[in-house]
Amino acid sequence: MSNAPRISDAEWEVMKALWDHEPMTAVDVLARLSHDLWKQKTVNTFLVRLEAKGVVESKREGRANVYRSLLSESECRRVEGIQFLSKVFRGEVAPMMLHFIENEELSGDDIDELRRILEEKGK
Amino acid sequence: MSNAPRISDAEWEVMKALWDHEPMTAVDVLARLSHDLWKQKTVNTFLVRLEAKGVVESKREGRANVYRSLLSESECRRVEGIQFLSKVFRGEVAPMMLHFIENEELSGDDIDELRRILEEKGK
DNA sequence: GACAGAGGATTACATTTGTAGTCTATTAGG
DNA sequence: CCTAATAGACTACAAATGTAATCCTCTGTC
Repeated sequence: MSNAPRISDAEWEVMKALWDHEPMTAVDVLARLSHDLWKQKTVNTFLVRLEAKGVVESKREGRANVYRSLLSESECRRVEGIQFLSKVFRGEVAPMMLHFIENEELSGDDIDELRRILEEKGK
Repeated sequence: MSNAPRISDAEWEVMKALWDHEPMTAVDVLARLSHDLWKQKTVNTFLVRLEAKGVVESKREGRANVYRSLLSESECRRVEGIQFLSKVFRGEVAPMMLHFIENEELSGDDIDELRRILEEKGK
């Protein structure tokens, strides 16, 4: 595994829909996206591009192409996370974590869970 | 304050250099970037674009333009962080935090500090 | 005062991204 | 069997991005 393909913002939306219910046809993917924001042809274009990038593959089934992902959501999250960390926080994890703790809403339960996990890690 | 301009990957590199030593000329900005990866003219282009986007402003001083940021690094981090969170983690903060705790290197000190902060928050 | 060099302004150009439309072939229905 | 709808393939096209080169205008030097 060498080259992580670039997945654009709009492509991520399509991928999230696909990851939720693989495998799916292009029509099914649209069904899981906002009809106000997406047209069928647009979804189709992105699926074709994602296949060209090696992020998904398609298999002909009857008269429709059925798509499935080749990269998992967590794999893509890992890649995207590393890029974000390096671009926005100069690769410094702790400041980034602090930033999110300070700026985003965490429920009491969230906080408890994170503390537990950190405690484990800290051992 | 309404519209947060989009700052591209390469533009972020320029901005990080600028934030570190404001105000600066284009030549100074290049001096703080890798000469292997950046040409003067390229840096210049990005500064012009960043000014058009309202991220920086320039003042003529002698024969050079001196640039300074109009948006702080933390403001930009906030915007970028929200976008990343929504795009990659569907807006769910806790799973994102867990992801980074699991996938990135945190020193013992980092862990201790995060635990302290979370404890404060949890009160 | 003419010329060379420095820096900014303007222009260039391929690729990626967002957002579809059109063309074509296949398929279900009458 | 012929026809209309449909799904995929191919084409379109503007804006953003990465990466500069060229042109133009001062300004200091001989």
